[in-house]
Parts: sequence; C-alpha cells; structure tokens
Amino acid sequence: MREVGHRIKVLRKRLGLSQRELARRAGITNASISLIERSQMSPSVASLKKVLDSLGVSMSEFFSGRALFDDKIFFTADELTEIGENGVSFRQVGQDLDGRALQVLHEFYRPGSDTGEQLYTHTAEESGVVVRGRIEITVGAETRELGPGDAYYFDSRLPHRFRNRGDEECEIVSACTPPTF
Amino acid sequence: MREVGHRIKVLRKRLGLSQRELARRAGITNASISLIERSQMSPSVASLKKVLDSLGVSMSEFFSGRALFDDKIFFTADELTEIGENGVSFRQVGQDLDGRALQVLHEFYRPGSDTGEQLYTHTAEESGVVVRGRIEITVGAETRELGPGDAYYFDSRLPHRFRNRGDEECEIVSACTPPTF
DNA sequence: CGTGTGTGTTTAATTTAATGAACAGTTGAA
DNA sequence: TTCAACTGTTCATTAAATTAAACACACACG
Repeated sequence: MREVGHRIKVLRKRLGLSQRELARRAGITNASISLIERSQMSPSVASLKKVLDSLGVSMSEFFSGRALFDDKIFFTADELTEIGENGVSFRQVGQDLDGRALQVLHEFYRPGSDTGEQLYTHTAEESGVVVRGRIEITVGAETRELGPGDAYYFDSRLPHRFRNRGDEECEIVSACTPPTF
Repeated sequence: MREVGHRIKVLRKRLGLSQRELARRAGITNASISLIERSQMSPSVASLKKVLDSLGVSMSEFFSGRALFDDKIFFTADELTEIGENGVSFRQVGQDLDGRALQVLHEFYRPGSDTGEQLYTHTAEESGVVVRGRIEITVGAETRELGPGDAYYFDSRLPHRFRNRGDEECEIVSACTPPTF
C-alpha cells in the first residue's frame, strides 16, 4: 500500500490544504499526516477514514483510483492524443478513459464573464478544449490561463471557476458526465 | 468502520476457513483476526490488505460493498421478486441489481452429471433458477440441494460445483456477467 | 535587522495494533 | 470416558501507530 500516502498528498494539494489544516479537519495530528504521506507508517482504517471524510472521498473511491487521483489536470495543445482517422481529426484529452463516460458540449464566453466559484455540486467529471480566445480556470488550488488548443480534465467536486479576463470572446468544446445536470 | 470486521467474517465463512487458517494465509496471527472481526481494533491498511489478498478481494471491491458481501446466496421459490406483467411472469432473483449486468442462459443436467469443482476462473457473478428436477450445488463452504422454483446468486470467484445426484434430468435457467466466457 | 506566522519534518512519550501463548469449549474417534 | 485436534477467545508482551512538542526552514512585515 505504497500509493496510499501519495494519493492523500495529491488530494490535499488539490484542495490547497496544509498538513496542519487537513489534520485539524480530520481530528488527528499533523505529524501523522506527514508520516502517512511519506509512507513511513500504515494508518489504521479508522484513521484513514477520518482523513478521507475530511477530503470528501469515500473509501471505495479512494481505492478504486479514479480521475480524482490523476496528477495531470492541464494539457498543452501538443499533449492531446490524436485518435481521428480518414481525414477527420479527433484529439483526445487524457490517456485512458475506461470507466469514464462523457457528454460533449460547446461553450462561448463573452469578455469579462465569470462563472464564480462552483462548489460540490454533483459527482461528475468535466473536460474541455479551448477553441478560440483565452480563459482563466481555477481548479482547487491551481489556476491557469488557457489559450486555443489547450485543455482541462478534473473531478467536478473540486471547487472550480471560469473567467474570461480578455477582450475577445472565448470558445470552448467541453464535456461532463452524462447522467444528470 | 464498524462493518469491516463483519465483512471479513462473511468472506472467511464463505470460503469455509477458520480464523487460524485465514491468519496463516495472510501472514498474521489468529488473535488479530478475532479482534478485527469483533471490531475490537481497527487494523492498519497494511494488515487489512494482507487479509484481503489472501481472500482474493481487492481493497476497492471490499469497500464498494458488492455482491460478494450479500448474506443471501440461496432463495426459496417464494423469495423471488415478481417483475412480470401482461400475463407474462418474470420472477427476479435478488433484490436490487444496480451495478450488476447479467446474461441469461438455459441449462440441462443429465442424471449423475457433475461439473467438478470450479475454481477462481474469471471475475463474474452467477445466478440461476431450477426449472425441473433437482441439483446439488456447493458454493464456498455451503452445500444445498435445490428443486424446481429454487434459485442461487453468488460471485464466480467462490469455488462452486453442480451435481445432479437424482435419476431425472435437471433444467436450470441461469445467468452470468456478459463481458467474456 | 528582528519578529511573527506559515510550511513540512523530527523526536520522545503515549496509546493502540499486533503478537505469542495460554485458555475454555466442541467434535469425533479410540 | 479419554485423547487428540479443532474451534474462537483472553491476556501479557512486543511492535507500531499516534500524539504532543520541539525543530528547521521559508516568506512577509515593521
């Protein structure tokens, strides 16, 4: 169970929390978080559950290793996977998509528009490609400005925000899990 | 995490193992198994993994709570759920089937036929209804003789065996997960 | 320049998980 | 019965998880 510590660290960083802040929420000490993340001890399932509860992740999700644990959130234009053929070009965001069913959308952002911070809505995944213009996207503790050809892929439960700070319209081809809105 | 101990006990009993035998396979002591099963201690994830490895169950499966943990394996004729209509009768085996996609088969067992012990083949689930005749079925440590109208539902990874010990043919409507054979 | 507050890490003390060996109960065969 | 082999539980000891507090290092502010 070497990856337990790494996954917790990724989840913590993703939410922009310090070891102490996570420890406070989980009701354990920061020393334990430090030791667990560096795999210098194997936590009891009781302790692990406290940590995961404060991170909003279930035991099942944690050990199933879903999109939540992917290190890669942002992809530059040349990092997309080309899967098109016969003269048509399909450039795929993300490597292996098993266990992920997505619904594609096409969005337009006027200059100065801002979605505001979107918090824990439904359990889903979101991905998209910027087609035209520029957009500033914040996911968890990370913020990036993306331009044409760049893309994103993240779990919707992470707080996220889209802002068009430029003076031209921004066009995005996006997708989210199909079940509901 | 109260259910951790209970689930381990169910899995152990299902395979017909004693606490000592499970402890030996997992490489820990029988005293720990006893304490864990009665929720008198919360094992480390390292120890839990050892136990689950020896039971052939992944951490993800363990915490997702799938068919493997259903207490009910055998159903009498009157315990089936009637879901038919318009004069047609569909009697469903098991209550909630979400997360379980099944492929239905129709099987005939000649008198004296025996499948022998089927061990850890593919990861799948099996279910069936006896239509005519009688059949002796062994799943893990449990053995039952089923007659017309009776049914079964279990995880294929459990060792199982079908034997027709009577003198008339046995007819079964069965099903297993679709992906592969 | 300090000084305060933030970060993650280390150390020693304490609590708890895990062990090893006993215990009591059951089953089956001599 | 009596013995042997098995079951699960209990208890004292050992090993490890968890704690509390100190440590070392950044970075911002007066």
